Amino acid sequence: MNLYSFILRKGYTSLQNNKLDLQKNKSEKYNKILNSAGAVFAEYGFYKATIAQIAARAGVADGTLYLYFKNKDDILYQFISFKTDVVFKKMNAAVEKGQNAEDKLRNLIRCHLEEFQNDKNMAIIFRSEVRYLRDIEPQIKDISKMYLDLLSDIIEQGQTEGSMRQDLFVGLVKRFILGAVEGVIGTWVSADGRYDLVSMADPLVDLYLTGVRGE
Amino acid sequence: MNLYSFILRKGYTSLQNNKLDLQKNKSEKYNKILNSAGAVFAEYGFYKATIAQIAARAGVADGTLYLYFKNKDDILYQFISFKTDVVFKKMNAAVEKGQNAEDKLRNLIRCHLEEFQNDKNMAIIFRSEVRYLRDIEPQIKDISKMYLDLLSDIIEQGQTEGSMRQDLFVGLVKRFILGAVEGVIGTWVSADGRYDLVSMADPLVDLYLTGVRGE
DNA sequence: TTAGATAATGAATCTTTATTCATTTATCTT
DNA sequence: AAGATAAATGAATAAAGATTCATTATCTAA
Repeated sequence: MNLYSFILRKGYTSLQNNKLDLQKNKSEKYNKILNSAGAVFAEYGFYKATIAQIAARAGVADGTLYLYFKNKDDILYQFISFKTDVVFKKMNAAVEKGQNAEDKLRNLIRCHLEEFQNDKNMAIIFRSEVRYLRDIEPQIKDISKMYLDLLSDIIEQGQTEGSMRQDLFVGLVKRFILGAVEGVIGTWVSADGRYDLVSMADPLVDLYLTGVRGE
Repeated sequence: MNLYSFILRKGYTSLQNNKLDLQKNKSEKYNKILNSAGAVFAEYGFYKATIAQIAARAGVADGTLYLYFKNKDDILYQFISFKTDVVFKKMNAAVEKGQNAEDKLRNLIRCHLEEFQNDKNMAIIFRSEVRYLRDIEPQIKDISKMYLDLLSDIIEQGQTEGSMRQDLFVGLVKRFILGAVEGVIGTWVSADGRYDLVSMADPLVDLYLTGVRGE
């Protein structure tokens, strides 16, 4: 055993993370494993997925996974962390492009649907495995939480502008909005992604804004 | 080995189910196990929950579970089937009590929130384990599906009455409504059920009906 | 070109748990 | 109350699969 693998194997987390961070840029093997894991987790669920499946799909040996990840949990953790970062950056950018609250909301929802449509594995895993992830890694950057914060800002801006009602219970409204998008995404996933998810964005925002009631 | 346990053990499904149906009335042991399973599944998730934990909590031996259930999967299946039946009956009754579409929608949402508030374990399990359940038992009576059908009827009635817009995309609206309730329930669960969920019903329905936009 | 370092392999190990079933205990029947 | 019948027990089994690590392959720099 050499020093490097010693560091990798024993719990020297910070060193290990440094190493892995470097590898995120360098090693396409890291990425290959992560993608394979995404596919396998999405298809079988985290628990039914096996290391052997992930390794086979990535075209590496079982043991190789342990050079890049601490353990099975860590693979899920890295996957979700990475996706969360990417998606959340895009969502922020989308919101910033909007002028008023309605624009911002529309951009956010569209971006959300786009990103999930473009990465069905991620959509499935976010839907199904977040609970487990929070169990193993409570301080995970939680995309729902960040999302809800974005929504708070938008709603408050809307109220200031006068484009949204003053009597809204913001805490409820934001969950209402997030819940509805997630529901729509969940349905799309169940339908195996067979229709265009992004085209739901405008009708959905329309529902948020004006509701179901006739004029 | 006697005939009874022979029947129970080998895959004579229909006989077994008959037996179990009888026992649902007779045996409080069956119910005790099911409740314990609910608590343990809710706390640890289906996979991390062990037979030993469930048995201990029910105050019986591990082997006893196999007199009442085919296997671990079957426990989850029975739990969800039973709860689905109960809840869905109540939801139907609630809807029928309403006169017009708005009343019906309000009753449905209130009933939904009440039932889940009164049974947090069920709320957690429905949220987290339905995917797995569909994997193992695809023909499960799916509460979401039934719920969505209820909503379809309500929305169509609303359109007929003129209390709901004609231009609604019903397929979207119903997922929108269900998604939003589920989101609100999920938040309540995450907050460990510390506030009153049912009081969300009216504000929520108000959002469905009139949306977020100012007048 | 090759010695030393790094990376990858995959068979063997180790742990965890669901499930079984021989045995014991409780319940019923006459 | 004895003899069945049914129910319950929990230690032993067996399978699955995550993780390890001795071995092999690949790379790098002089």
